[in-house]
Amino acid sequence: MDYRPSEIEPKWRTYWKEHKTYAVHTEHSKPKYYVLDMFPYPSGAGLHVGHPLGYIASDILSRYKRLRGFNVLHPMGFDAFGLPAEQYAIDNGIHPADSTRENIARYKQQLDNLGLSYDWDREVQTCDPKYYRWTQWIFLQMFNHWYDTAADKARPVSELVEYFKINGSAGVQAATTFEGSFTAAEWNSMTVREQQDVLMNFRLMYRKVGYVNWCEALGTVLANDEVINGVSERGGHPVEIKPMLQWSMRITAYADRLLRGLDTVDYPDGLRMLQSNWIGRSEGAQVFFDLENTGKKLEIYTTRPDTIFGATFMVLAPEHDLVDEITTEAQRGDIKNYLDWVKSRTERERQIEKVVSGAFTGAHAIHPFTGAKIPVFISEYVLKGYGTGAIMGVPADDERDLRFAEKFKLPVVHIVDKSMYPGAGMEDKVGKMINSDFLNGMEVLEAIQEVINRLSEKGIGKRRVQYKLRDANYSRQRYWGEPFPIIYDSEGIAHALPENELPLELPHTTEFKPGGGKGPLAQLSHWANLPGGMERDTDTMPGFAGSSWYFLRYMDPKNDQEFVSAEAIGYWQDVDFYIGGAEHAVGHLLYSRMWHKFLYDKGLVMTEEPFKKVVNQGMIGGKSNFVFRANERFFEEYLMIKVLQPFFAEEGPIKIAQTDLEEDSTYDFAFGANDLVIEVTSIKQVDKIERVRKTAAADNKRLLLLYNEELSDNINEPELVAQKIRRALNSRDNFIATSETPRSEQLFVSCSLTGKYSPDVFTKLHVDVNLVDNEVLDLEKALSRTQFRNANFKIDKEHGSIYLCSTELEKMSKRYANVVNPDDMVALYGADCFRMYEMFLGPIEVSKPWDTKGITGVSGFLKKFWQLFFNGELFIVSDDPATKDELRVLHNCIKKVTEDIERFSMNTCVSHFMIATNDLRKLNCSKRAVLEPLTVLLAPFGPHIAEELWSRLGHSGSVCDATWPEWNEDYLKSDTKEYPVQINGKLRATIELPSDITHADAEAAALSLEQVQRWLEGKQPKKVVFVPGRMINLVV
RNA sequence: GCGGGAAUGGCGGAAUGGUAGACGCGCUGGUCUCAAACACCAGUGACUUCACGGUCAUGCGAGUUCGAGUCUCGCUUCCCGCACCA
Repeated sequence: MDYRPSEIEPKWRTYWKEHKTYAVHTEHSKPKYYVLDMFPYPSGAGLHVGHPLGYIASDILSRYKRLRGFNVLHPMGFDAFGLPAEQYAIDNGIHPADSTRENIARYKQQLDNLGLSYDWDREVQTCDPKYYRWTQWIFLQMFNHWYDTAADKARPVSELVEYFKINGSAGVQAATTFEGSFTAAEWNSMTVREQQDVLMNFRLMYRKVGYVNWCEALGTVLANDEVINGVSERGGHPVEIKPMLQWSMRITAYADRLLRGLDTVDYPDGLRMLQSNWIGRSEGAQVFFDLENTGKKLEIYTTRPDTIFGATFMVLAPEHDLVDEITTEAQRGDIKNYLDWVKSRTERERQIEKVVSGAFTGAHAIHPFTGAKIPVFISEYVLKGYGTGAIMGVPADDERDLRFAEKFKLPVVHIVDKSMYPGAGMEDKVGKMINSDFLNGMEVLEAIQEVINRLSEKGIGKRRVQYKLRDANYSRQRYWGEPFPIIYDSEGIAHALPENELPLELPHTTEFKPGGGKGPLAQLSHWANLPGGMERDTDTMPGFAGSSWYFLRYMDPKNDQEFVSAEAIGYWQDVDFYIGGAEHAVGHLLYSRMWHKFLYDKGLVMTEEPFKKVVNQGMIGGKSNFVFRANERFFEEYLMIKVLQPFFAEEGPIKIAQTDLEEDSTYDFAFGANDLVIEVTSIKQVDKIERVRKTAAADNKRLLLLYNEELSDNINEPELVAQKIRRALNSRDNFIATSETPRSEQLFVSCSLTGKYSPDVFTKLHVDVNLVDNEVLDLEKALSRTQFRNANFKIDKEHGSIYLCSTELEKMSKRYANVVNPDDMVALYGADCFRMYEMFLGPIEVSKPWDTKGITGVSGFLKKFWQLFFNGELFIVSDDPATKDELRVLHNCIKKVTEDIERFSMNTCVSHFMIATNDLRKLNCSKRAVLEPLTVLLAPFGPHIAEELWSRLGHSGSVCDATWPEWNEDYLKSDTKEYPVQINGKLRATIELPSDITHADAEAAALSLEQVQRWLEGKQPKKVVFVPGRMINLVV
């Protein structure tokens, strides 16, 4: 029988569902393997062929691991809270819960269509209260913990309180935003409110006034990674910096562990680098400068303390706390003007036009070693958020400082002699110190150590490690997210809801617009205001909250006592293989690593890192197709080129008017030896037609009107127009125009013909790629689309009367009409074929374009593979023993496929299947001994066809429970080998030799070859390189 | 500007330092067919030669090696991150 995927595939999908083939349970007798796809956000657009790339690859790996005896966890779920659904609700009035539910249903149906082996009983959705109950719970755990930098782990806040009672703040080593100190007595005499304010600065989830990315258009605060080039990632709206009281996640406490952990995991180099840069560790020194006449100290951070003798000015960030205090009366005007200017600049302007700007505060700092007075400036090139928000300006050793010094005419003191290091840049840490007192003569690296020692001795500075990483903003003024399980009392103190009140469910509303800097929840006063003057937090958690721990929930998704049971986490441990797009490199992957480390500190998970191995899949680009719409001007050119040429000879030269839009007195064409003139125009240009008609009458000319629309209707028969012109020439009529109403509204010209016309007579438009096959537009299908209503097509007759489109590679997107839906591919070729073709396109990690036409190759392969089992309707698999050749084909395939899956090279696996199938066809092999192992081998790639053939081979269970075949090297050897014979490394001959030939015999055999002798020209080779099983090289 | 990655036929892509271009698409020719589609067979890097064959070919230029797409150095182009991080 024929291979009919549309019949066998639904059958097996039903079988899997009914038999719960993919249900996973804790089985201690088997080793575990956890394969995870990055959490999809179920967008309204559904899946296109780019999305399943990773899902298919991970599915193949899962099925393979299962066949190799692993207990494989391969779950799927949805990151279901988020902005798009809420934006959709604002725009269309559909509640996010409803649109999300629909989108998820569509996603699941599309995923199932691909035969993916998910255990749907483990599905999680972040917007499900049963799930976000535990997101809230983890939030509260973080709220109730602080980070002890001495122990290098999170500890309960209650322990910190005990410590404060006895010791005050002395000796506490913590990741904290608290500044200052207190004694035990001071602590004990503080009010509750004061104590809570202190503690808030230690919590891992804490509230602070932060400078946040405020987006007016979206009405919300955005995380750093949601802001691209100063505008919002979604929508591209402008973003400004604004102070706001927000929840913050103290990820900086884990900066060092997040950095060090990267050495223990198997991530792509690019990803590792990205995270490492994002964390941005730098070593340097914190230095205090006295401020003249104020008794105040200015704290700066520098990675180059060695250059301190080159410091000729100081610069504060415009938002620095000291700015107001230290500005002198004389400079107050300047500073105010500058601050106003800075405020007026959007984040985007700041990033794009980097102008050197600043203002003098009038204050001076005192150099700690020389006692010199150093002027203090403010400038936007110093950022409030990094280091201490203040720097020492060393123009001799820093480009930005130099530009600033030049602008403000500040002195430059050279402190590093780089003459020994030609080619070294200004900021390279090499050279000998000069003009630097006790540092003179030292190498830079040595000087850095020395100056830090001196600063420490004087008590005005110390070594400090600084991170670029910022604490993550954790509040969103939005509706569609997890509500905070926090209530505030009348004093504004934050209290955690008791655990038994979780989940705090998101209240229902129909009003989703944010307002006044507050989210929609703030408007639900019945919900937000509690008896006794207590108020709820009305913000919601950010998108990364739910996705930072979902992979743990899959281990134990139904547990209503714990976020995950100790038993489940003990067995499943962590994710062995994680695949997804590189866009999550610094957001999701960093946040979930941090949450995992926190849970690890609590003893709730077993490993410090959540993901052992991460693979980034490449993007699949779209191939856009274009059609060429003819503009008005096209028809004149067309008439000239295709119709009027023959009339030249007969009727004398044809005068062609210039552009006739303005000139009433000229026509498009006029004949030299005939009083006929021709005007080409759209039938819609009634005024113009009337005008030309009058002009012709006045000129005593006979007028032939040709409408663009009528030319368009007959575009593929120019002779008809020629006949019309001929009749007009011979007639006596003064005015000739068609009386019929042309149907055409627009004309499209085949790409292959556009070269004959001026490029500007066409408009290039996207056309749905689903109407195009191999660049040829399906005219019948196209005419049924509104884009081509009443359209005519000028077809290419030379290439078979077809309409050709041009192509370009673009992102796959609805906007470019180049989206290919996997459902359509499955309907046409089957899921197995689609899966294998996705893999066949190329390496998973590489971005590549989708091209549907190549899929026939895979389709052909599956048909051929099927035909190994069938002759017509007859199942022809025999139990005859396999021949040596057949076994070699089989075992070679087992070896290659096994090795290639292990190194995640799925594209070459598909090639190996094709090679094996082609070889077996040539050998006419239909033997069970060969086909049965091959079926198992194929099962991870084409699960439906494998199930069908497996059952035809007489097995009752699923092929998923078969055993992966092992290869035997003995079968791979052949008796002879065709050796290449090289002379000086160039191939000159080949020779068939026994595989186990000795060097001497091989050399003799090679030398005996006629071609070799000809190349040697009688000389003896100087040296003979012989690589057994590889090649022979004669060096002359 | 900084950091990372990539570059191989018309296209997607193969190649533990060892016969470059596997496999597939496309294209050309053939068989089948009234015809087309499907299917099957053969060919397909460029140049050159009647042919045998030869020459040149993995972005460019050097180097290491008996031998380089692969290793080293320099350059070009493209893609992706980051971007006043002190």
